Amino acid sequence: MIRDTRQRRALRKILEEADRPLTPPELLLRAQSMVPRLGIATVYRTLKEMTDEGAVTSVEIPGQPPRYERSGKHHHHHFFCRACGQVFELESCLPGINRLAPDGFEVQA
Amino acid sequence: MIRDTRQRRALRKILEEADRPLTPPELLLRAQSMVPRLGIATVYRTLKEMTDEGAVTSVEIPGQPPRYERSGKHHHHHFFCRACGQVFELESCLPGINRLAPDGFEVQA
DNA sequence: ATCTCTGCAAATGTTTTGCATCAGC
DNA sequence: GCTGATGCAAAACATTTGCAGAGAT
Repeated sequence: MIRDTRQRRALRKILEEADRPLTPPELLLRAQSMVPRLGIATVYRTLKEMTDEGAVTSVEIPGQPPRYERSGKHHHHHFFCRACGQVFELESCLPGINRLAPDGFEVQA
Repeated sequence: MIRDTRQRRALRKILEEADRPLTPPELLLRAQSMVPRLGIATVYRTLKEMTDEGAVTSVEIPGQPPRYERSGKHHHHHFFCRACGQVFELESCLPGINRLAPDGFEVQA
């Protein structure tokens, strides 16, 4: 039987409100403002649970640690900025792929 | 100045003859039949070198450790079998993607 | 002889696990 | 009160790095 705990509520809320996929340490940092004694192990355990039950999807980028976002968002793609090391969501789709990146960024093969 | 050593020759040969991308531990195992005292650190160092100079390409599959194959092979795709956990090369291309997998396998989304 | 490469062991970083305690139900 | 969930520390992995000695040129 799955229990509704403060730590799960916090993680769920953060994923709900995030505008980009987050790494486990990023999740931890944000969640600790709500649950100070939260540990990284709980983050990993909870992400695994949520992924298994389909509530969360992992975003895998070659050479990058896995990031997580809630499932069932509108259709979108991801964009990894090599300069700042973060992943962003993109609204536009494949056609014109060279012009997908926001102003000031350049698409690398 | 880059030196031609037994360990590099061994790794190059294995990558040359491999019919699928290999993980660093797989590379190590095979190379040790030629150079028994070979260590994993040398495998990682050499793979990094070869990747940097473009001789080797890494094949990244979500949730899987990176695998390596020599660059410049004919155009191909990869196929990850969840049952045996290995990656294989595919000759055929995108059209008819559902029928890409070898007999006895089923394509998962 | 020089200077790079290697093996080994230790360091790092990430994810998982064991276990006593805590807290939903 | 039961039992699942948590925090902490240790373990398990994967990859990197420091260093002294081995080997290529």
